[in-house]
Amino acid sequence: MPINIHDVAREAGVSVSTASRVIREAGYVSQSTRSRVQIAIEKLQYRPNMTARQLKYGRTFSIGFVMGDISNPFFGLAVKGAEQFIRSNGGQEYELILFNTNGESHSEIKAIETMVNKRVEGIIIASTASDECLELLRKVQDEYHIPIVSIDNELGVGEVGIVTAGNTLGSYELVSHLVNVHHHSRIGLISGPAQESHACERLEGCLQVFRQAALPIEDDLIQSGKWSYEDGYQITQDWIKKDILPTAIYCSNNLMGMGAISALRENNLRVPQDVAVVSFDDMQFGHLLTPRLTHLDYAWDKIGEETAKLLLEGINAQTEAVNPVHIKLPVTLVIRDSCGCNCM
Amino acid sequence: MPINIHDVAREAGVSVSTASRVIREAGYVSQSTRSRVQIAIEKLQYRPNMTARQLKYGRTFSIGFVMGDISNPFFGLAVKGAEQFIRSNGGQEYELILFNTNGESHSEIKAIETMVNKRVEGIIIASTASDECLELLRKVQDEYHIPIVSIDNELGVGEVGIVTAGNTLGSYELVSHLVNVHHHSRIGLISGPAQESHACERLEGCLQVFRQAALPIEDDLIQSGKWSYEDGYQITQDWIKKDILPTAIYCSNNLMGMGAISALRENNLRVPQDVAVVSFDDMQFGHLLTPRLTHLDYAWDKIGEETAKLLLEGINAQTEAVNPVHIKLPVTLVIRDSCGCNCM
DNA sequence: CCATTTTCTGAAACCGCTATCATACAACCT
DNA sequence: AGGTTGTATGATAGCGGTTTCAGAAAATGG
Repeated sequence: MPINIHDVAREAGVSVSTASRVIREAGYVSQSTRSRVQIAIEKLQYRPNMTARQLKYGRTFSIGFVMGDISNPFFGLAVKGAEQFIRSNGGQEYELILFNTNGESHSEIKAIETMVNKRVEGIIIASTASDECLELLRKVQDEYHIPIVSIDNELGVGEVGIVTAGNTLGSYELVSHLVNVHHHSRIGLISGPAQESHACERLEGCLQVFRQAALPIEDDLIQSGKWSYEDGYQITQDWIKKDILPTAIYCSNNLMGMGAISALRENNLRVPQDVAVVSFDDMQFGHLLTPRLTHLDYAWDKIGEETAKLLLEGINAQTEAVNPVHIKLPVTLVIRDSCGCNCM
Repeated sequence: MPINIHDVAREAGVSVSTASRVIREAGYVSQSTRSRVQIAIEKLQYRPNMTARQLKYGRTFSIGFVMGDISNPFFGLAVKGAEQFIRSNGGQEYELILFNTNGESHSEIKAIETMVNKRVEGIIIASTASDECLELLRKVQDEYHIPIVSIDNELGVGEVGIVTAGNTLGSYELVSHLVNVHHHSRIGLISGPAQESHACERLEGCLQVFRQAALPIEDDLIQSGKWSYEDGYQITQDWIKKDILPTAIYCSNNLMGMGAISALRENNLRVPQDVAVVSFDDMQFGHLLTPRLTHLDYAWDKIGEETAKLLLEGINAQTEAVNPVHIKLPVTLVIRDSCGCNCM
């Protein structure tokens, strides 16, 4: 029903080719006809139909962004960073199509399929890294050559880029602080899912400290959660019930850290006096929490920005990249209260 | 470059029409040819090109979602609620295209124009409500008949629906609590932008309490911020500098509440002993903050869900809706510490 | 002044898919 | 046998743009 280029051409008394030329500001067109067409456009309130243009160009100018949970403000920051970069850097016309997986593999698969059908030009993904998803992503790469940038995860599916925080080093510093400054020797680790590479990297950083300090590694004190508040809560409760609660807890992300603290509180245990807690990342406005978390600071918006940057490079590159570019963003240790510093 | 329906047809030795029939699962096609085509599809890893389909159908199956700040977890929840609803209710194929305005009118205009060009089928928007934007939105309605659902704002541009929290009633209850339970008589109001209708509604609720209690209204104590942490901080600092700090502060959203509290703390003022603070909404994990905010509870994911619901109805409706459906979600007063309850 | 180049314009093919129409053959009824 | 259905298939015209090609008009040059 909307106005199309034929209507404009008719109104201006020219051919569609000419109308197209003034719309695209390309090719030869005389000043007088140009303004006639412009007047027609204004009069009819014509807007070019991007769908048609896309079909002709064979491009969609859209980018898919798949993440676990958009209501996690850090993902939000990443989206914002990516959006900002895309809009300000050449890719004026690129759009972001959003997908929430809630950490479920089948949602991710659906998202990926939809993106392929919609012919997005690139994918930014924080994958659940399930076998099915990886297989599908590899196919997307091989058959459709859609560049993929992974957040926080080394997928090994031919992705053009990976953006992570300094996972191993970061958790190393966090746990070092617990061991060397506060002299803890029984530290519980609440890690992320074992199939996600950044979860492993973080865990590895913790274990390096254990090995260097020659601390015993108790399997019961190394648990994996799915990054959620509930899992952090549950794992801590279990330790309490089994009466194997450590003197300090490392949590691989903020939500699990919150869960752990809540569980401790419910059992009238004080943080950090009774049990110290450190977490890989902080909450928004974490400085207003009690206790304030000792954590690592890293810039999620920067992560989003870098993913977008790598992706646009991947889209524009003619040659197939052989090795993915791996960008590690620096993290800095922020010492607050929950580790035992500043206490009393 | 990707495989298209012609390739499939050729591979299967049938016409494109027949191939199309089996792809769409419509019309007559014999069992034997059907399976031949299916095998071809599988072999070639064919995926229908949605862009082409969209052009033919004259539909895009996409919905634009415009908001101030995706890194605000409440907006994130709204997006999630909307997404969930869209995916689970018939609109299997609908996609969400995201736009961040950062509260800037010119970004919003760009977003709206892009959405029109992309021919989104509907728009969910938390508008800055600037004159320019409203005019443009009205045009979108009138010329392109794209249904619009507004979040938290009565735009008056022919939107098919509006979803708000119980703004007036909510702030009425909050301020009532300050006046009737804690007997404050000098209350500072940090409101939102005057052109946004829900900011006005919230302010109106506060003023109703003032009038009923016959409290004096000091103009200096009624300020507007742009919903940001910084504005809440700055307004409070100004009151302190001018030495007109009230004994209680009402903030129209969470971020401004956080800003106010930070400003008070920097000046060594205790909340709630020296100054009470209440805020329209809470932070994520607000129960772990100190002090815990007395606030109103309302379900952002529900808001997202309702907007999506109204929008899908608007998209499917043949007739032009005359009056927008206005859904007011209930809010409940959550009494915590920052008002002065539970203190000592 | 005619040949050449440059500027301007329109007809038509095409992007990948759907939908209408026409055709063909089989099956069913009197 | 002849007429209606019902089933199965293909050719083709769009959807709304862009782009190639070709031809006309204007500008340039020797």
